[in-house]
Amino acid sequence: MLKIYNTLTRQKDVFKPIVEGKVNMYVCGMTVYDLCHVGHARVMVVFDVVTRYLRALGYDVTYVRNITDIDDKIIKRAAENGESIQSLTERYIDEMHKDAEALGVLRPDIEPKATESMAEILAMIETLISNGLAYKADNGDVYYDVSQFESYGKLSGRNIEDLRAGERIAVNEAKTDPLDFVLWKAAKADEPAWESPWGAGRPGWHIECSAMSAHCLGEHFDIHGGGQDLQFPHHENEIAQSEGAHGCQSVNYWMHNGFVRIDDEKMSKSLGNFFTVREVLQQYPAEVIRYFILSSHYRSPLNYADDQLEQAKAALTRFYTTLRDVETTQSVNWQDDEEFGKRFKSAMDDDFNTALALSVMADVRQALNKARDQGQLENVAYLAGLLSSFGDVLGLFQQDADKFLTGDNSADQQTIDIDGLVAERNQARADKNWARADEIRDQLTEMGIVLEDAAGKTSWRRV
RNA sequence: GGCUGGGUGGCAGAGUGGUCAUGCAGCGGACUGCAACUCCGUUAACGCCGGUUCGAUUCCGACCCCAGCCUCCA
Repeated sequence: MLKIYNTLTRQKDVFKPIVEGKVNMYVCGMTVYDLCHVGHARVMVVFDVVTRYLRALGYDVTYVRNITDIDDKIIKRAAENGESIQSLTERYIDEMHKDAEALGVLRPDIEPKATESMAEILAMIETLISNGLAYKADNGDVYYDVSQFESYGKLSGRNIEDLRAGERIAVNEAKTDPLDFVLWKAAKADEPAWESPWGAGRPGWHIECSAMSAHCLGEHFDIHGGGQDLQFPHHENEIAQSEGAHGCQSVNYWMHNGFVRIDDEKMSKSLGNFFTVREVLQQYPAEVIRYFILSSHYRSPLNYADDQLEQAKAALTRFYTTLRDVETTQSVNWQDDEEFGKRFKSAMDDDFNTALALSVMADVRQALNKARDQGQLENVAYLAGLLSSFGDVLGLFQQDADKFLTGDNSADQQTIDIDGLVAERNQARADKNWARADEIRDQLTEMGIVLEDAAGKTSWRRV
């Protein structure tokens, strides 16, 4: 029985889809004006695993992740670069897809863009105005009238009085209430604009998600996800918009993933303390990043540090070392496994506890190695298939073990040299010329190569 | 100030009212020509102070500390 921590209820709720066997999920995606950083990678990986697991359970999942391709930062960046908004956003959408693919993140079923959803956005704003929940201000902007939405604050656990007491609300004369938020921004000179009943302009940030989620998934859907920082105001405002326009509950389960931190501080664009996925990929295989992300629970903070990545790499290397010389051709469905499969399921059913799931997989690995040492070939094949089946749910072990361990450059000159040295060393060992054999091994160690002499066969891997 | 979440062994990170997390590192052993890999064994923890209890790291309360949100942010 799957339980999901629901921000709306502040507890783990048993998951029950609106339509049996069917899950509709919407996740707030990227604003495309720059490369993705590790925080974005976390959202992508976390909800990728959520999708994979729901599908493994047999649900027919429709996964929507939007792309924000028009906003202030995009306009600003395009102007700085002296390029069109479209060329900027297209380029970064492309880069985002490359990062996602490297990280083993499956493409969402639908990736709607704000600029392609104007009709739905305009229609929704009109509905909100006619429902008495929005107004046009003197400056041409259209605002949501927060005081008219009764349950405003229910997601983030605030009330309007608390928010008023806050000191950080910017004053904007056009609004009748500082808490009101913009649905439609009147265009300034030189800004991209779309025609609307209220004049040329562009949508506010929050409205696009309400419009796109309803358009792609309907007015009432199962899961809505995103980073913790979107809880307020973004998701709170989405609820006000969607429920204000449709008059029904919009989302049953709200999921928020924790931040990636550096030195106990949130990694973010505004703090400037971020690493792009691209940078990290220079240093570590993509799967190591994925393992690192999954090694803690998705709601916990995840501290980014070289040491953590090294540990993830070591752990993943151990799995691949085990998988290297065994047959993984046997097809196993982990859900049929009474011992490990059951433990894995209970971990994942408990709000997607991937850290615990990985520990079950470590136990499988150990059982596999033991079976191999004892020559239980059938058991080895079964456990290898089982491990691989778990890997499919988490998106791990998706590549050839040898490629992972040697660095996937079988054709380059260094690899050829290494293979030559290994052969020479094995000849020396056959001749019992230990001095020469050790000399070669030292030489390889210098090159960052570790040798593993298994029964009659020498394998190597890069450190 | 208001609202969230959290403080677990050297590090990371699950979990639990009373025998085991797991990974990395350490220590001892097996294997090995020596190593590596692998296996076996092993050390070590629950912020602080009270309370409930036969028993609390786990439940309750106070306190200290940390992070996040309240402005764009995944």
